Amino acid sequence: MINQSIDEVDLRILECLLEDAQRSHKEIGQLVHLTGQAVGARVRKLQDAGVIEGYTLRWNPDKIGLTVHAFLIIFMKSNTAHQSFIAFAKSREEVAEVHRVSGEGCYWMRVRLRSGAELNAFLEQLLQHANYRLSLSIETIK
Amino acid sequence: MINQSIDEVDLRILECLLEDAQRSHKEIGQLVHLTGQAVGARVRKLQDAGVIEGYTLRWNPDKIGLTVHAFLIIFMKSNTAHQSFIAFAKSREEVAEVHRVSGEGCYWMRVRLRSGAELNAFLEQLLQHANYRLSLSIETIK
DNA sequence: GGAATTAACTTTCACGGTGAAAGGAAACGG
DNA sequence: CCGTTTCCTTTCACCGTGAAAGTTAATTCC
Repeated sequence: MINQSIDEVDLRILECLLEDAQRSHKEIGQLVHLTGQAVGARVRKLQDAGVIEGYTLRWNPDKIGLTVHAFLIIFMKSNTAHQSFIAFAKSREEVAEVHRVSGEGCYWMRVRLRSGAELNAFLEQLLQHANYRLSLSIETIK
Repeated sequence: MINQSIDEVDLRILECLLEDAQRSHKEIGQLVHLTGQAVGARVRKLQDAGVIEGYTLRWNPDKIGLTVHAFLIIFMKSNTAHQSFIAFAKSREEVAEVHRVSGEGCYWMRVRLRSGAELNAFLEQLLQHANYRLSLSIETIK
């Protein structure tokens, strides 16, 4: 069992860090009634267990000019195209996220771009590997 | 112009922190040829500008039992249902992300759940507000 | 029952990252 | 040529952090 060693205190620490990963262990400790050092030990345990994979930023791509935010459902043109599509997706930094999915299409993908022109150019290249259905994000609700 | 005050050094710092937000300013400074304090000042500037919104974790929901990862395309049943759907989506902690989109459907949404049974229960409640098309993530490619 | 063991916590301590403050260099404008 | 602004470095004091050692409680074994 994977969860055997993860209790509710660990979960509260996790939630706390998800909200703000810069909170000090001491501050978190006050919420869960532990010393900062004990919190530190639990955080290390969560890292070792692979629950916490790393630390990163919540940020706003819009503010550096990445104003286009698109979701793509990908359909393969042939059974042999998977590898080339995956290689393409991994190599392009516009591609923020890719998942193999069941249901609608074969893959689901998120991209961020600077403009409609860039989107157009990107889609043209994507077409060499796969067909797609495009949704543009108009507003982030949550 | 928003970008006027953001230069390539800022972008390198941003990339650096996106990879690992725990890197010290001193360490980043060595990469961009600045002192740790100068890096700190730029990071603060990025925060004030709203580029950096906060600090959070990269983590693995799988490891705490959230094994079901689904994407949903949402279709409204009527023009008046939007508010109730948005309220529903915001209130449910299973819902990790929601966007208003153009193209296929009205909204796009990501949920994480513990099991097929939970997914079933969730979808039943969702149906009170909207129709949907479901894709399950089988594997994270990127 | 009592001794040994283990797990998880607290206390203490030294190191180093951080932000504030002050000083310096380069660019700009009258 | 001088004042101003901007961005940097240096210095310094504070505090968060992890390591180590000590404490407590629960478990196990004879």
